[in-house]
Amino acid sequence: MDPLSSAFSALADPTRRAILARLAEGEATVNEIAEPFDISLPAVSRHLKVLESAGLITRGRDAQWRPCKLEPKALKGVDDWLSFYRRFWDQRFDKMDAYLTRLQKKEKRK
Amino acid sequence: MDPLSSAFSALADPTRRAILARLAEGEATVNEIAEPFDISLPAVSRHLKVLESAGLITRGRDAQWRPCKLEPKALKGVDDWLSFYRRFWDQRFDKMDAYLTRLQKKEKRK
DNA sequence: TCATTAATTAACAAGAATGTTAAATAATGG
DNA sequence: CCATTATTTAACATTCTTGTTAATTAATGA
Repeated sequence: MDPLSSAFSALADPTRRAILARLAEGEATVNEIAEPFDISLPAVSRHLKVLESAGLITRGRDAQWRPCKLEPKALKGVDDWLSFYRRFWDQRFDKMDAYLTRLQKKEKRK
Repeated sequence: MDPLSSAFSALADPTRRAILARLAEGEATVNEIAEPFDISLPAVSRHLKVLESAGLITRGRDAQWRPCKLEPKALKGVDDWLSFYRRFWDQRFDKMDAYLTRLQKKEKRK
């Protein structure tokens, strides 16, 4: 699957978004991550796997623990995709658009 | 499903993202939207339904045509969710963060 | 070595997503 | 009214997702 699709797919699950929110506060082990949820540990483990294959987290090793870490690059990818559409709701980008169009026309006239 | 989840879920499909890209250029009917894809019309119709329930598009009626229109609000919702994580890749936001923390401490000292 | 703790994998079930073709509905216009 | 065009719904098959419990692997340390 392409990186963008797997990122969006991973973010579509509220549990996984909650996990990312937790990791925004700092690294955490699987058990720490699982603690607030009402699902089994294997289920959490699989959510982490999904997040990892989407590039949204990485996992290290510290004795028997597997500390998870937020990996912002994938989120940046989502943001980059989104940036194309920003002009549709953000007036500042609309103005930027108009400015660039004017500039382009000026360029053409030369 | 919560709005954010259905938006992410809708965006996870490349065909649907391509449809949004097409609609960024302007309204289009179902047949116009379907034209570049190698899937059946009913399949496209269902992609549109998914985009519509996610709030990413709206559909009107013009005789037997159903013009589809990009609806940026849902994308703005995604952007808002993302904004919390922006500090992790965007230094400008990191500095903004530090600035706000300093400001808060200053406030506390009063 | 063996008990303990941490985490993953296996095997399975249930439900959702996506595609297909065929049939149905909507709107138009001769 | 009926043919035509645009689109959706129905019925079905296939694959993906997500959860469960039970078993397995990994690392530590008495």
